[in-house]
Amino acid sequence: MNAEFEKTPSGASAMQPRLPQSDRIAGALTLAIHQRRLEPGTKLGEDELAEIYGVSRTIIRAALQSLAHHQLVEIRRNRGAFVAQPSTREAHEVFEARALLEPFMARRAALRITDAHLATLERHIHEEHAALADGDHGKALHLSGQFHIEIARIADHGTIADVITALIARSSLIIALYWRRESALCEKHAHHALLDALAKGDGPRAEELMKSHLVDLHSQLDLRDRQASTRSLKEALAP
Amino acid sequence: MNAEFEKTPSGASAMQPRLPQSDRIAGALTLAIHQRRLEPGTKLGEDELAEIYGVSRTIIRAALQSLAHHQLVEIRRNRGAFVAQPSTREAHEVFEARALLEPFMARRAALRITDAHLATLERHIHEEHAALADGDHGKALHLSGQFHIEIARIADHGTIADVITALIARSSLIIALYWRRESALCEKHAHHALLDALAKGDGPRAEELMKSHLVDLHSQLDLRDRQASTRSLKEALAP
DNA sequence: GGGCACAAAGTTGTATACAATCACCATTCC
DNA sequence: GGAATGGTGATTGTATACAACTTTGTGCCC
Repeated sequence: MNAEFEKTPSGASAMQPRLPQSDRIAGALTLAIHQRRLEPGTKLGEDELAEIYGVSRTIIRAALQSLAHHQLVEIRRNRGAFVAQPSTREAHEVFEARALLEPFMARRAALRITDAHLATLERHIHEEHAALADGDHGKALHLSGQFHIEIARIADHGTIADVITALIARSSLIIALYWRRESALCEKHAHHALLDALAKGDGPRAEELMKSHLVDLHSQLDLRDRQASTRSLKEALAP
Repeated sequence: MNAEFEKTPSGASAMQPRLPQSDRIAGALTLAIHQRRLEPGTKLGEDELAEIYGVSRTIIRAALQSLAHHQLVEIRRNRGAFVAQPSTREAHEVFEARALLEPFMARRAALRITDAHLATLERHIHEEHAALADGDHGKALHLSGQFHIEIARIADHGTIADVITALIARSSLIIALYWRRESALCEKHAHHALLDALAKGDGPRAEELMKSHLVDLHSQLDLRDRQASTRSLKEALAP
């Protein structure tokens, strides 16, 4: 994984040290996809994006390639880039992968966490609650992902953290697609409980909590089979 | 140096599915890095590569970005691309990540393997032995990685397979860097034993064998601390 | 002799122009 | 009338030109 967008270094928000524009645009597109302002299947034309962001196609292509690498967009040769439509199968796979990695990282994080880390996590939870209170589900979803990513960073294992970051980016799209509206507020308790275990340095408990949290998330998706390829047709032909 | 192959759309051999040239070049560079024909730290100038492969810098940039994504090269802004120098810490991390994922996949593979898959794996082992017999350690190393990747593919879990593929690409570089020459022939038995368990559909055994195989590999690396950043200096200044 | 400043060369970052490919649509033939 | 075919427009793939930055070499001043 290359330079990550959305990095939140402690402070230093004023100085913009000339980060590549392609990363900035990739971040903006990622956010738009997570918030479903760009729906799966949407064509992302290069000229169109170039005009929107006021850069040349060169930059846009780099950004799209980066998103394709994270599997948030699909690039078809000579056809262009489209917002990915994760299948139910992919959804299962992503959460299985997370279930293998994140509990391990939660345990590690519990052994290395500092007060500064704890404060950051609390801030994340707070912002997430605020977003939910505002009814901004897209933002809350994004922040929820950031919470998990932050734990991975605390675990101080860059390699797995990078993998998890990519998986969570896909997860956010998957959740936006397959979340069933009925159940909503489960995460509050899960994240709070996790934070508590981490604060106490209880590695095994953090590991167990993370595992069950992910199983919960996974099970609360509506992943009944409905062919992704025919879905657009069904919708289009609905009377 | 000019391009060796002219573009021949009407190929004499089987129709080549017109894979992007950047991918072809990325593959060639990957192989060269794995075989240590390109040593860690080597500067990969865009113009230089463009001339070598007979394409423009545009293609080269795409290929380098792809390699950077796999962390086989490091791109420093306005400086250029360099063959990655995995630290001992990264080496530990990569093998820890593999140890979390590959045993799971070996177990899955045992439940899904077909005769065709078995034949492919046997072929891989055979080629690996042949390469070792020829003394071509670089090729053997690459094929050894392919064996693991093949198991991941058999497990039929694309998401984790992709992660493992990337980890193995890094592993090959790491092994090329840190392998201690004394121990050499361990893999023969490990891969054979794995193949045996897979052939018998013994998932738990395959899982256990994969786990111990990775632990073996990890432990046989010479990962004593020697700062990567100062290593070249130390070597250069050695009396 | 050492250190700093400036200039020149070379490399990467970005924009743009041209070529190749694909999708759509009208026309034509069966 | 339906299907196949060729034209046309638009979009992507690739190459090249220009701009910005980094590095390096040289000369001047202390």
